[in-house]
Amino acid sequence: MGQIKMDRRVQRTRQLLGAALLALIVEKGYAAITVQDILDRANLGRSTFYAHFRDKDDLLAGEFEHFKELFEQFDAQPPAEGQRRRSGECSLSLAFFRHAGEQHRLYKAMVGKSGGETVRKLLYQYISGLMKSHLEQSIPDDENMAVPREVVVHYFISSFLALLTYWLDNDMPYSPEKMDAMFQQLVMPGVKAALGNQK
Amino acid sequence: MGQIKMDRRVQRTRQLLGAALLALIVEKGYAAITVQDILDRANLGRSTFYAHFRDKDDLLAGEFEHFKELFEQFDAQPPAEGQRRRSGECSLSLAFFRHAGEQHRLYKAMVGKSGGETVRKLLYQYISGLMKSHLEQSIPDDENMAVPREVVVHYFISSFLALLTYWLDNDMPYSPEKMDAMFQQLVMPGVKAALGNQK
Amino acid sequence: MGQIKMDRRVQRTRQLLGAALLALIVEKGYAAITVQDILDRANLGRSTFYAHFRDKDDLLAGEFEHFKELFEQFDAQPPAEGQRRRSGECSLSLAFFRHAGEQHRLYKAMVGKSGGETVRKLLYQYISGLMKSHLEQSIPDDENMAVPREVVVHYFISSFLALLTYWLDNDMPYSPEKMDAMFQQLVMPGVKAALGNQK
Amino acid sequence: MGQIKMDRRVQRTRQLLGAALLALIVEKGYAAITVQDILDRANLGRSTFYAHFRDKDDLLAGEFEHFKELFEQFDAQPPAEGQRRRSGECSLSLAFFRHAGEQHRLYKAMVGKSGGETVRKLLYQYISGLMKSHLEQSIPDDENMAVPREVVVHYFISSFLALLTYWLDNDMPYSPEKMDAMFQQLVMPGVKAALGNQK
DNA sequence: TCCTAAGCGAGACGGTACGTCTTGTCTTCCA
DNA sequence: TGGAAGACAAGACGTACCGTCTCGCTTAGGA
Repeated sequence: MGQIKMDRRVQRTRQLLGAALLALIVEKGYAAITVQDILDRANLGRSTFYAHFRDKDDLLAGEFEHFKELFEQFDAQPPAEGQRRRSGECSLSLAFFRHAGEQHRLYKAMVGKSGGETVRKLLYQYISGLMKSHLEQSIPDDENMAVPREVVVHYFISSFLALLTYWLDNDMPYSPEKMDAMFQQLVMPGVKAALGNQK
Repeated sequence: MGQIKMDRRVQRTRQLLGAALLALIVEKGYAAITVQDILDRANLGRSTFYAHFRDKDDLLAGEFEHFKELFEQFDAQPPAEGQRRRSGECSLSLAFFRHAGEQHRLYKAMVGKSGGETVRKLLYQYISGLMKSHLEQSIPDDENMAVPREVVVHYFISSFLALLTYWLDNDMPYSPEKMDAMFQQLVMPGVKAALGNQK
Repeated sequence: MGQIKMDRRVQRTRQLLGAALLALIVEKGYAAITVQDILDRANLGRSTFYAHFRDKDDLLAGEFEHFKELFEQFDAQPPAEGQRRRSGECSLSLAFFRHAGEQHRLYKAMVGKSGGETVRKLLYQYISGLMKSHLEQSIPDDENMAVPREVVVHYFISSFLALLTYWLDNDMPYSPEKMDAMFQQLVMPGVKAALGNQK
Repeated sequence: MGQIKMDRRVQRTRQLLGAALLALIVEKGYAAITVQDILDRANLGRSTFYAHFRDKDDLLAGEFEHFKELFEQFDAQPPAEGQRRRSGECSLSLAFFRHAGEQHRLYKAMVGKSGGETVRKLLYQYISGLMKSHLEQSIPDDENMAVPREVVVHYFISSFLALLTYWLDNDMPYSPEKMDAMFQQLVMPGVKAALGNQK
């Protein structure tokens, strides 16, 4: 419930548009896509598009919601045998690497080079949101910290995205676990040092 | 010498175009700028623009060359009293933070939010180039390293840019030295750990 | 029927463009007209023009079709009392002079000085076409004729256009009937002589 | 005398430009030629062109003067054996056909299809001028004439140009004498009739 | 013979028009 | 009568020419 009841056609139209967008991102990258490209692919008329979405970015944001759902489903799954979930932010990054590995076509299209800034911003915000509650507990916003919490968070997410992007753009040469291990190894010492070293 | 002789007017025109671009980036962000905007600002004719640059991005790249020169001049200066240059990559990041502090209008325009992806890519490549020779000596490309050198380099540069961008987008709330210190504190422990821990 | 169904707006747009073109031809001559001029006059957007016509000449050709229809309607009308239609090519030239007299604004715009070569070529072809079937019957293509049929036809049409153009460019100082009489008087003796005098 | 003394280079430059224009007219038709084409062909700089001529049409007009001189020389020559010059306008048209036959490359380029309206207008005016004195004597401008003198003259010249153009555009399938004979046969009866038949 | 005014090559420049492209709105048609 | 189709306005794009101009170099012809 809570969902407004919606014409089946509307569902279908939105789905067609979304699918067309994703297919085209894979083919030629987000920036190069025009609304007309999407329309041609989805076999729809111009006004139809604007009846549902403000512009290309709005459609993308819609797809991103979709992507979030996928991720949440994935994150909720009990990890496969021998891949016991650890707790803490570690698991968040690992979950992302694993999800990216499973849905690599989607991720490459959206997070890789072809995805462009827009997606990266959305993803940044999403991860930011996911981390927020967790961090607010585990990192006290001590004004006397060597590195302000805000900076640490920005650094942490940016570093994660840097590694994720690198991995996808290079056709995932390592396992998700290996990537996560490298990420932890590179980032955590500094984060711990920063949080530990009071001014 | 080695420079092709060039009409004084050409110099003037290019300089006018560059100045107009930078001013406009500051005002409304790179993406929103029109070639005509630049022309109006620089008081030049349409064809003149295309006689010198292929498009807006080409002009930007030209300005970036200019920016490199500025940085190189800056980097060559003997550091002010009490700011003794340390050696190694440390000094590179500090030099950048300091230069960004001095030329913050330029940096905000080009590296900050308004600059867009294009500049960030150019800057990435530039730093990449600067680090290359240095790193090839100091980091052995040992296949048995816990984290491949390529990954470390990508991580290092991305982290630096993340902090630089954060600093500029938030109106430089700390001194360049403080920023560099935070950067070192966050990044170096991980890098050292990664290079040290053989597989 | 037989016509492709078409948005009323399309009709309107094409009509506006055509009207604007004709008005401008009258005002400043075909050559001096800019696509933008037409747009301003018709109050339409640039892309709209190119959605309908390849370029200025295409629009002109379109108007010419229109003109043909007008002429055909006119030619089909029973001649007014006391203006009995004679048969043969005589009537064709007279019909043109009369039509030009009635639609002199249109003719002046298209056939007169301001119309330029393009229209003259189209008109030549049109008349050529109209005469073809008629001539193929009445003039045997005798290889032994003093003047080859092809030459006679070219001469006939060119002379007619010369008189028509003269008449229009000088603000029609004579009646259509007088013009046609002069045309007949000048051209027919030679044509008859040429066709009669075998080599 | 009367001529301002002129640097030999000036002569050379003008001659180069004229030659380039004619060559290009033959190659691609007058309309398609750009000033730059002429410059490239003549190996001259842009400013040089505009130092001598206002525009392309001005250069053409210059060449046309040249052409007039050629024609006058030709016309003054005693006709070859067995081609006795007759008197009156007959000889004028024959002289043109012969000259066109001798200089057919030049004529095809300038008078034929590729020449365009500009040349045709110049030629019309030139012939008009040549005929003027002759006609003012031989045709009395009798207001009671069946066809006004002005109309006859326009008709006469237009017809001549029509045949000349036809001949050139069809690669001169007949001898100049044959063309002139056809022209006389077609035009003269009508002209005589028109001048004879009083209203 | 030298000097100087000019012709000239090179090409930058401001302008203007072109035909293409994309966007977001708005109107018409049809089911 | 509400959604699909697509015509439309707006306006930027990059290209092509035009005619003006500025700059030095070269060179012819009068001193």
